[in-house]
Amino acid sequence: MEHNNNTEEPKSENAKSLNFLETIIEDDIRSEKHGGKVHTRFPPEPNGYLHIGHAKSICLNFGLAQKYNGKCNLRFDDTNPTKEEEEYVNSIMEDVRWLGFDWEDRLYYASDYFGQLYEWAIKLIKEGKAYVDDQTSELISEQKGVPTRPGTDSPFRSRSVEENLDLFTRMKNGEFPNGARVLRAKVDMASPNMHMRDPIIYRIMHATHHRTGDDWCIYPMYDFTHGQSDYLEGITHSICTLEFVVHRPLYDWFLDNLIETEYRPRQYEFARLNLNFTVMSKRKLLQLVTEKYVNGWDDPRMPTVSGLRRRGYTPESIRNFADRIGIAKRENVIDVGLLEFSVREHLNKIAPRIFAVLNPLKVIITNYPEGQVENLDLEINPEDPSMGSRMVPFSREVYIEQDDFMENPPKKFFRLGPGSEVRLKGAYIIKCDDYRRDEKGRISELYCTYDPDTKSGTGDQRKVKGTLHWVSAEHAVNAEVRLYDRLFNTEFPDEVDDETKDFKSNLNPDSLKVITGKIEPSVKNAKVLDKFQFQRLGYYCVDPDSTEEKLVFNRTVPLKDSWAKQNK
RNA sequence: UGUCCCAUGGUGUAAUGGUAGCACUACUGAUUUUGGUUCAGUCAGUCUAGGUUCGAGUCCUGGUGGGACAACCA
Repeated sequence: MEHNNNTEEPKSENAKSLNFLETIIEDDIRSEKHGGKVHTRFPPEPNGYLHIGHAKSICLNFGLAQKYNGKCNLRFDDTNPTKEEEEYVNSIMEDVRWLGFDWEDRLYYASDYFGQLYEWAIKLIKEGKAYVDDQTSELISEQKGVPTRPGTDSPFRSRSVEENLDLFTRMKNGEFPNGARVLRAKVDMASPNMHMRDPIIYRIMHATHHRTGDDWCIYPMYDFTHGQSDYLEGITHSICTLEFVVHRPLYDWFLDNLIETEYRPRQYEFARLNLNFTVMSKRKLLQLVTEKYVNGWDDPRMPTVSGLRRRGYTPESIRNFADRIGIAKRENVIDVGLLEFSVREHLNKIAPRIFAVLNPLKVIITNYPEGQVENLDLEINPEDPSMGSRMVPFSREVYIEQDDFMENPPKKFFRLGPGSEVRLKGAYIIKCDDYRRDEKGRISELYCTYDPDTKSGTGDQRKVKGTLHWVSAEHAVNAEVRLYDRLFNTEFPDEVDDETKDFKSNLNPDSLKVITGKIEPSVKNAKVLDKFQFQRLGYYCVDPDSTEEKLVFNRTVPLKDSWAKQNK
């Protein structure tokens, strides 16, 4: 060892800093807590579609398991049959898989534990730690008091064990209507923590459960379910969001009062994701769907996983995004620009380039032989030559973007103007000789000449400052193109929420524009969700609404455009 | 007039008592047959007042500010 006098760890390239959960986990592994094992879980309630905030949690829980050679369960927290549906169960599983995670054979439901939970409730009753309360929810709530004042005891708090057992059994047997009675844990009505003031642990709900059917008419509450479920599954680190911090003492209380073994799952909390220019609460997303402000949960404007998928996001881009935003305990609002950066970054590497003209302006190349067609061999992706090339037909009449011609161009305009030259990407340099207007006075046709000596790929050539994408008019494929913009005009829609206005008052009326574009013919074989870069425009993907006759594209995100920016 | 959580550039996140770093954004410049990409660079930060310490973003105390908790929701 003498020869090595440098004992300091060099800051190695891959020594990424840890977030606070990784620090805790590494300490636990080092101290052999839980036998050095890591077992997490992702526990959605199947009452809606997953959104990007859930994706953060999924990446966290499954990611931690991967990183530390552990396991991660998928568990449906399905203790409220009135809100839950199988449709949601299925969409959640699809989304988790699509994001690239695998729960293997560890698919669980809290409803799997209804029997055990019931036994545990009986145990609490027998030990004098739970009682049946006959009061209305209003009365119970009143007696709970307020956070700054202690609560008062329910008159039923001191019922005998026998009576409690009898009543709880009859609750279970369906002898009472909804709301008639509840089972409460006897904890501490004076606790400064509201959740410890004799929390309700079972309520009567004559409702059909999506999995247990009509087997039960009493259902356990979240607090009485979650920790025990974690325990039953051998979870070591039960990670949830910050609003559950105040629940943690209760989580521990149930385990301490029900479990004899030394092993305990531990709850840790992190800050949920907030994104600007959108809303994230299930309630509000549901409202957008049911009131038809969007076309379903998977509308490409929605921050749902299914919406992002349909918008053209890749699982990898979402995982990278989750990585980049980090994990901490302070409230945060992430700029959607970071999400957009993440998807551009990935699509730049993988998306085939094609030409698409969305606002066509016809260009007639007067010195190009009529009827002649050249099939140009163009690269599919300059970032990845292994993707090969495609054939793009060039002919006498092509379309370019209306934005790419100006009658009176400003100084730094690199595109086409009267008398100026530009390269048609992958083809020739053309010069604009003349132009025509339609009856409304708008420019409708350009007359240009091409320079036959400037064919792309034929050696040294003079340079022109502008390069335009184009599509041969006779070969162009018409497609519907849906241009999406942010759903809300305001950065924090949640903050506009009073009696007169709510978050919907800031919906962006222009969040969807539908146009018809001219696209190069190589696109004909595109399949649903195939992704492309429309060169110089942005990333687009094929929408599931596409048919044999008509392709439909969604704009995922435009390309960065420093020209548009400086002209704003 | 409670309990708990939190406070680092515009945004997000590191620094685990020892040089405040990274990413996004913004802005320069170079390259470019995408005004894209890539590359190089610039601007910009420890809420406040005390205390402990040779040394504090980090530990302690008090303020200030933000957030959570009063569902038979999760």
